[in-house]
Amino acid sequence: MATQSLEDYLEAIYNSLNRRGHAKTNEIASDLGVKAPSVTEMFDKLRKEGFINYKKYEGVTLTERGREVAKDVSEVHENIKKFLELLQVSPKQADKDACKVEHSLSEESIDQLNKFIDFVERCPEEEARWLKHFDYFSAHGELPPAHRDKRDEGEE
Amino acid sequence: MATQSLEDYLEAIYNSLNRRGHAKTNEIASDLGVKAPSVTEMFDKLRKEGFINYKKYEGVTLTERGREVAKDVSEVHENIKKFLELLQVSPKQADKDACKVEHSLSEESIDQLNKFIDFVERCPEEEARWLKHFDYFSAHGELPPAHRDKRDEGEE
DNA sequence: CAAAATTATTAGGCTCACCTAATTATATTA
DNA sequence: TAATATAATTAGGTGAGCCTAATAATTTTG
Repeated sequence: MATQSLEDYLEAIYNSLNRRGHAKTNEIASDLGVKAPSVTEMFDKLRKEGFINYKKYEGVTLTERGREVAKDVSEVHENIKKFLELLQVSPKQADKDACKVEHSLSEESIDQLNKFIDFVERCPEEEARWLKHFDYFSAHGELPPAHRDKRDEGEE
Repeated sequence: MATQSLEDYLEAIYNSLNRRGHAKTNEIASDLGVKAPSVTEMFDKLRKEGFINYKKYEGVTLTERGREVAKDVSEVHENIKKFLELLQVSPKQADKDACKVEHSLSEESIDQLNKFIDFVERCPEEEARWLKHFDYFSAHGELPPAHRDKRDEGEE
């Protein structure tokens, strides 16, 4: 398995390829907040492990294997971000936190989180009501009046 | 701020003190899955930074500062664990994942997660219904029949 | 196309958290 | 209390991922 750091590089390469059409040393360095020599070193590791196509002084592309890992990590990232945003975390902070958390979750937790996001997205009305209650709670520190009444038709 | 690893040690010490009444080198080593010399080294660091009281060949205790950090980390851990368990992740795995995730969240996300858990725990009936829908969805891969009908009194 | 500018790589070092093996201190028991 | 067992520490080393400074390749421009 790719280490946490290698996963970060794969994800950055994946995003760079999508956004810019290429992934060069300096771009990745800047995206990840590290210096160019670190990137060169990691490119070499990623190549050795079969995740990227890398020839010195040329840009990199993902192998099939690399793309799979990157896509997985990226999906996990997106779902963690969505979840944090449901919790009213700002998009910017949610994105940052997702970067770190994405490497820490087990398959089991990832699966359940995926299901959870899927669930939320597939039952908009019901979910929106419940989440609105949470938003109210988050903002006011107490349950919304309608909720406290156990009635749920007049809270809008 | 304490590094991720130092936080792990503080948390382990905190738990050991609570569970066993003391925190010795070998106990912490075994709890954290590392060898004794690593613990000695970290104890020294934690002492230098004012988190623990440590004299060679004696057990350790937490300073006020250390206890605060440990308690915070521990609370975050508990809330992440609770959240994962809401998502039907097994308690064991939820605990493991919480260990890793607990160091990755920003203050903002921690605050919101705390609110979320508080919210869930404070509105049992309403929440239970929604979570039951998720449990059904998680188990069957589709929304429960009552939910699909947009009626919510006959789904039990 | 040569000089300059840019981009990438190599060389050599650093820190962190870990390890094993050897040593020293403490605790137990004959 | 001396011998032994246990527990903790020191000494010395490793690998991962980062750094700066120096060098080499590529690209751009006069």
